[in-house]
Amino acid sequence: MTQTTIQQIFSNYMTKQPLFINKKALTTSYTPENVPHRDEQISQLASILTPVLKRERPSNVFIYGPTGSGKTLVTQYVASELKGAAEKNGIPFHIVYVNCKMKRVADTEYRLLAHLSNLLGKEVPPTGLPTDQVYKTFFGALDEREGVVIFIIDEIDALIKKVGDELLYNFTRINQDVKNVKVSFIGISNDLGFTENLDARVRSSLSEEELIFPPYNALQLQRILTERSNLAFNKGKVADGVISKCAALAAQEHGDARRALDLLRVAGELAERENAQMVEEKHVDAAESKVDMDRIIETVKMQPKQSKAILYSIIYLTRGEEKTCLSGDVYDEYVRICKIIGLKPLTQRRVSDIISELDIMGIITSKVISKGRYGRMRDIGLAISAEIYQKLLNFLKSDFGFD
DNA sequence: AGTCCACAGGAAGGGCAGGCGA
DNA sequence: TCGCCTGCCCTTCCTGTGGACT
Repeated sequence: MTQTTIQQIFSNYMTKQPLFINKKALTTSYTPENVPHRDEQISQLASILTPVLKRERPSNVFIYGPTGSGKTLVTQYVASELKGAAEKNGIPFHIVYVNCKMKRVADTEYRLLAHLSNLLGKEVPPTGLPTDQVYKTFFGALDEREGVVIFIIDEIDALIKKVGDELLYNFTRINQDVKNVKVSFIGISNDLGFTENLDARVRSSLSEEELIFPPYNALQLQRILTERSNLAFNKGKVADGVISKCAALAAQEHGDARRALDLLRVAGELAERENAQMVEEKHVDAAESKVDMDRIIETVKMQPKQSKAILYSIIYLTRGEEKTCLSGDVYDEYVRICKIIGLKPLTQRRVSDIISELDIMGIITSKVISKGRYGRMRDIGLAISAEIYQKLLNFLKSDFGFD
C-alpha cells in the first residue's frame, strides 16, 4: 500500500459524514423526552403518585409487563417529572431506584438494604453486620429525610423468588418505624403471576394499585425506532426497510423494545465497521445473530468452571444437533470431563441445580420426563442455533485447553 | 393394584471468606 | 485476636413422582 492510499483512507475518514451522531439514543439507559404509546400508563401512574404534591403518601404500586415494554422507562419518566414539579413547589420528595437483578448489588435481603442505605447516604459494608443492624441503619437514613420517599424496586420478582416475602412484609410496616418521612413502593415485575404466591397481608398492602404494560406491536416499535434513529443517526444514513425489519424481528420476540433498539444499534455498528455508506437490511441480519451470540457467549464466560464443564458435557452429548440427552448421562460425562481437567466433581444434587440455572439463562432447555420402570429424569437439549453452538464449543474447548 | 426405577427437588446444615465490635 | 454476624456454594438426607413392568 502506498503512502498516498493510506493518506486517502485517513482523509476519507475525516471528510466522510459519520453514520452516528449520538449512539447513546439507542441504548437502554437513555431517557427520551417523551415516551410514545404509553400515554395511558403514564397518566395512570402520574395520578396515583400526585398526592406527593400535597405532601401525602401515594399508594404503593405494582407494575407488570414483559421485558422491553417500557415499565422502567415510564416509571422513571413519571418520577422525574414529579420531582421537577415537587421542586418547583418547594416540596421535599426523594426517589430511590434499585434493580434487584444486579448481581451482588441487590439480590439478597442484606444487599438490598445495604444498597438502599448507601443510596440514602448511610454507608453499610457489603457484608458482616447482623440484619437487624442493617434495618436500623436503613430506617435511620430514611428518617433523616423529609417529605415523601418513593422506592422503585425493579425486577422485584427475582429478589422475592430468592429470599421470600418476609422482606416485603417488613417493607409494608416501614411507615410505622419512621417519623419524619412517608414511604411508598413501586414494584416492577416481568412475572404476571408474581403476587399470587405472596402472603395475603403483603399482597393487599403492597399492591394497592396495579398497572399492566402490554407488549408493543410492530407498528408501535417502528415509531419508537424512527424517533430514536433520528436522534442517533445522521440524516439519510439508514436505508428504507431497516427500521421496519428491526421492529418486525423484535415484535416476534414479544414486542421487546429493548431488543429492537439493540438490533438497530448493532446494525449501525456493523455498518460503521465495514465503512458502509449507510445502514442496510443485511446489517440487521448480521446484527440479529450477533446480538444473540454476544449475549450467550458473555453469559457463559461469566460462569464458574463447574457450570462450564456441565455445559460442555451437554454440548458434547447433543453435538449441537437437535438431539437431547438425559440428566444421568450428563452427570457421567461431566464426571469424566472433571477427571480430564482435574476438577473435583460436584454431587448430582448440585449438578441438577446448575442444569436448572443453565435452563433459566436460556442456553439449554430441559423438561422432566418419566421412563416408567426406568426412572424419572430430565431430558436436556441445547437452545442455541448451529452458528452459536460452534462458537460456544470453540470457546469452551479453548477455555479447558482442549484442541 | 402394586412395585420399582432414577432421578427431581425441598430442607437443613457445614465450611468458607469477610466485616464488625469488644 | 476472638466471637458473632453475613452471603454463598456445596453436601447430605430425605420425600415425592410418572409410568413401565409384574
